[in-house]
Amino acid sequence: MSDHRQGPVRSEAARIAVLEATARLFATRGYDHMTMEGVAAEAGVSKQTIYRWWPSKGALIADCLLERRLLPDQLTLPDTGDVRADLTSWIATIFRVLDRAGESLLRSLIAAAAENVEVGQRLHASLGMESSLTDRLRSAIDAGELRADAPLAEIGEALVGSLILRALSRQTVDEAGAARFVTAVLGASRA
Amino acid sequence: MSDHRQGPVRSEAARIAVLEATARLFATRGYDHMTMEGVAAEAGVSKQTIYRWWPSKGALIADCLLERRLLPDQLTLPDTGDVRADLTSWIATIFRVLDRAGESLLRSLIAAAAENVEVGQRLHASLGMESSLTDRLRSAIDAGELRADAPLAEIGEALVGSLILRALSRQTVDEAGAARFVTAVLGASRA
Amino acid sequence: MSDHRQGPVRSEAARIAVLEATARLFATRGYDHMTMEGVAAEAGVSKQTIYRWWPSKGALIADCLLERRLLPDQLTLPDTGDVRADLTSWIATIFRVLDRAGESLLRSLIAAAAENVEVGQRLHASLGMESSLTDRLRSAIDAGELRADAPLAEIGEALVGSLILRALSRQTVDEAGAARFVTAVLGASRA
Amino acid sequence: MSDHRQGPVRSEAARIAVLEATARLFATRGYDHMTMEGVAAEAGVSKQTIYRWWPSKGALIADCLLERRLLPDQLTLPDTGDVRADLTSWIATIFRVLDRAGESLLRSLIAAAAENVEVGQRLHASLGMESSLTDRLRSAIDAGELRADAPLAEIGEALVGSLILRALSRQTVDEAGAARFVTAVLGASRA
DNA sequence: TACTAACCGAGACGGTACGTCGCGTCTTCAC
DNA sequence: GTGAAGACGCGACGTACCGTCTCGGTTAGTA
Repeated sequence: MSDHRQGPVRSEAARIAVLEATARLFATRGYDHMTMEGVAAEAGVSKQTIYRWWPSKGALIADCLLERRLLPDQLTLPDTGDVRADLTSWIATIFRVLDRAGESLLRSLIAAAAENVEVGQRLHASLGMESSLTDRLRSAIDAGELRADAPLAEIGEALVGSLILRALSRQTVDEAGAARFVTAVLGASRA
Repeated sequence: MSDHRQGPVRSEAARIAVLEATARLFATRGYDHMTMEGVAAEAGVSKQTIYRWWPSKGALIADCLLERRLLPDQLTLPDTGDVRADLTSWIATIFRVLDRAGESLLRSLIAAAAENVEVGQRLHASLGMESSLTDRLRSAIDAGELRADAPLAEIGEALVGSLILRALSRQTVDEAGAARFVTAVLGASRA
Repeated sequence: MSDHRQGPVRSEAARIAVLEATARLFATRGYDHMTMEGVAAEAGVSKQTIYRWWPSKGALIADCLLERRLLPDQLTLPDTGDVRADLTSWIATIFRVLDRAGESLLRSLIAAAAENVEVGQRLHASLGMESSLTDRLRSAIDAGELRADAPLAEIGEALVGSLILRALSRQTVDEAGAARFVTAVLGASRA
Repeated sequence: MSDHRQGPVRSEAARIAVLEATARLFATRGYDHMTMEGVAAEAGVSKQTIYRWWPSKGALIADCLLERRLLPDQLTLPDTGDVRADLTSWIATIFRVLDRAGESLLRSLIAAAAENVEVGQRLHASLGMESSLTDRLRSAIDAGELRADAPLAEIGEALVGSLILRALSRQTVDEAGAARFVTAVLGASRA
């Protein structure tokens, strides 16, 4: 009748400790100076326990991303009724929060995404590409701010892509720069 | 009496061998499975010779980028008089050439850029952000295809950024997709 | 009222399975490539069941030795009435049976004995040092083959010791070699 | 003309440090609680440097044995003109020096020999089986203490074998015991 | 009949050590 | 003064077993 496994169950405490240690070390050291041994030590867990549940460093990051442990809550896209202002402040906030000078969290995420499929996809989702960003744009259409036939997906990718490109070439984006992006990309779609 | 250095000068043969080996291994193994020891062996050169002239793996890649050893010639932006067609085919070509299934050259470049300043900046330039792309857009203004006040830099970043975002999330871009990007981003600037 | 334990008793099936698995793995892999986890798996038993009843790998081996599961029956010392012939053929048989080229059972036993007290003592007994060998020598005295004051214990140790030394230095002992040992050691005690 | 390799030469300092650390740890911890990492740390050397020159723990021990770093000098077989006394005191000394109660150096050597060919052979040699012991016996023949046809090799193996057997079964050998061995084994060969 | 302790399998856990890889520095010899 | 060769100290990798532990299920005895 029952198909439950027998034996001890996965330790939730260990799982949490690992994810927290990962988030902490990722934020402080960056993707490629974060080591599995470091995570194990920081989490007070044996290396084997990590490898038992996560096949690689990338999977660990992806999991943190999935559980919203890497990106602060401030990064949620606001909805004040003014798309342009909302997108502008969102972009500026992302940069302010994630892209410190030397070791940038955003750049670390990009590095992780570049070498791990799962992270790539989770990052895509986490930046709102799969819901919140297009949702926001759609609500702008409903509000009559954008034309009904505006290419939402492309607009979203253009905005987030610009962001990532800037992070890669070590250029910051301030409020004014963000506004320029938004204007350039949204221009054609104004109602 | 003389202030000339004495002894042999830098071996051009070694320099070429290293850059070629780097390009070869970068293309086959990707950025982070490419090792300095591997390059030395492949180039038939000692490790010391590499470290004497390049401070890091990133610098090696950046140098290859500078000497146009990593990106094939096909990637130059065409100028047929039709901006939209030119940009579309350029984007599609980049994807066709750089983004093979498993080990993508584009993704490797992104990884390298993410962890090395120099590569980040060289990549930015190599993708045309510093001249050919904006040049092409400017010539489109001259030809009356785009409005005189079109935000060239932002348009360029949006296009290239979209590309990179797609590479990171493992989605391909075909001719049609490229066209959608171009339309979305250029829309506002049509003359 | 009662001081009987309650609950099920020790599973004889598990006990047998463990000892058989131990003997099998000890013979095939040798002492130090035999693992507790391997024994548990081979026996279809949980690790805990092993550790519940045996404190260590050594104890497991010692127990196998005690139950005569490691050494084949052929190794019993014959008694044909001719001590020299009996001892000679016994030694030769031990070597023929226990000391195959690469992974020698005899050498594995020595390794086990070297790092575990109990095994050391069980091995000592199993090789006849505590009864059958001295018994045989004593019966040779009774038969008038040896002098009444022959130092039985020393003779036994000399014979078995020679054997072990040969096993350690990877030299085989054939019938002729065995005969030489017996002659050398028994020589002084001929009646 | 020259067939010399070029490049740096093996560091003698590292070699010595490793052998000394090995001898030290072998003596204090015993064969199987001596770890490669421990040796590396104790020697102030990287693990890789050990593995570059020695394939295994056994090889390390064998090398120490070869360089006479494990067995103290006191163990050389004396030659006072009285074979029986010499052998007796030699055996007693070996036991006094090598076979402390808990962790016996002799037993560790046996364990090492049991699982490593090279150690087995080096140990055989180090205990004098290949020269000093048979030399001593031969000189006893010359001195007329033993019969000319005494089986030297067998006598040697019987003595050393008895020793090893005693070490394995955790029985000590004092002066009197040693004397009994010598008498038993040499008895037949008295001139 | 129900309770309850001791058994059993499975296997997760914190550890220690393994043997390997690549780093960036260094030393040696040849040109 | 370069360059090839490659040894060195170092740090991390991913794996193998250790011995302990926690599970759910099963099996005797009481009570």
